[in-house]
Amino acid sequence: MAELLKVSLHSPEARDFYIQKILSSYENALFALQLGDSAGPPLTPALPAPSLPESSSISFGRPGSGENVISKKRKGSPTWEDEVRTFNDNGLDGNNDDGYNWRKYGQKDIQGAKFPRSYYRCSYRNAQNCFATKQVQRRDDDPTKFEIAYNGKHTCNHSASPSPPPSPEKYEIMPTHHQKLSPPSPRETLSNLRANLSVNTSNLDGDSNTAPSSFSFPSTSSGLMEDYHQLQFPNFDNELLQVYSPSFISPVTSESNIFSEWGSSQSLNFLADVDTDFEFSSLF
DNA sequence: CGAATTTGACCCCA
DNA sequence: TGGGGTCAAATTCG
Repeated sequence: MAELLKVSLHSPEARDFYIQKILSSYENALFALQLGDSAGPPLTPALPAPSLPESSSISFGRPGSGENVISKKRKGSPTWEDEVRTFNDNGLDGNNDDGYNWRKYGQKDIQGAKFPRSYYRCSYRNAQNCFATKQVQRRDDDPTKFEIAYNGKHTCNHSASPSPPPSPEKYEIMPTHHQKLSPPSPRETLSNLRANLSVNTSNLDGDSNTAPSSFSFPSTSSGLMEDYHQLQFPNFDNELLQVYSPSFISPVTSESNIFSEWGSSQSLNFLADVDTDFEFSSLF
């Protein structure tokens, strides 16, 4: 659709048509994500690491999650908590930091997964016999998200950044009145876009002419997402697409993490290694 | 130069 | 036997 949109920019009707198609496909994707989250076995709602910015429960294929086909468990290995969560990396929100210091001790390519799984243990494992570990893996279907599995409880008292848990409001459904927010002036927005927007296609796999498979959006510092977006595509001769679509930021996404970007984080190095995904940023 | 990460080897078990 | 988790030497980082 993006490709079609590209060749139809001259025609306002066709342009609007394809924009609507793109937006509706996003809505469908978001809806599917929500269905996926609510389906499946009930996972423990209690979250031991409350400072994580997000909390949709998704299975890792860990034993006990009961939803993944590939489920192998070593006999003597510790039991992974059922609670496995997806969370995005929100650069403005301070990244993947969950309040503990982790030290990476391994990385493995996992069969059937596009991205490797990273293994972390508590930095104070030796100093304080803290045997908490976690696994971090990028999702195949939404590379802007991570799935994190925690194992063991922290016995150390060196929790790194005692960042308070995020306010729930931040991740709630956007009230409709936000749709009434007046958009920024076109000139201002344009200059901001030129200054800040970036699209990295340098490491795209395969056909770089195909439409991007994923976008990431940073959230605003205020945590509010306005429904006014200006998207600049890299090969559109800098022609600016103004998309005003309340439905685009559908309330379906209580996971505002859909709109995220890679940020500085514990896993940034890992991310940089596998930075083959289309990256798209936008101001709000 | 110590700490953290990378990465291939190793181990265990289904 | 091979996948996944861990180890540890080599390398990089700060």
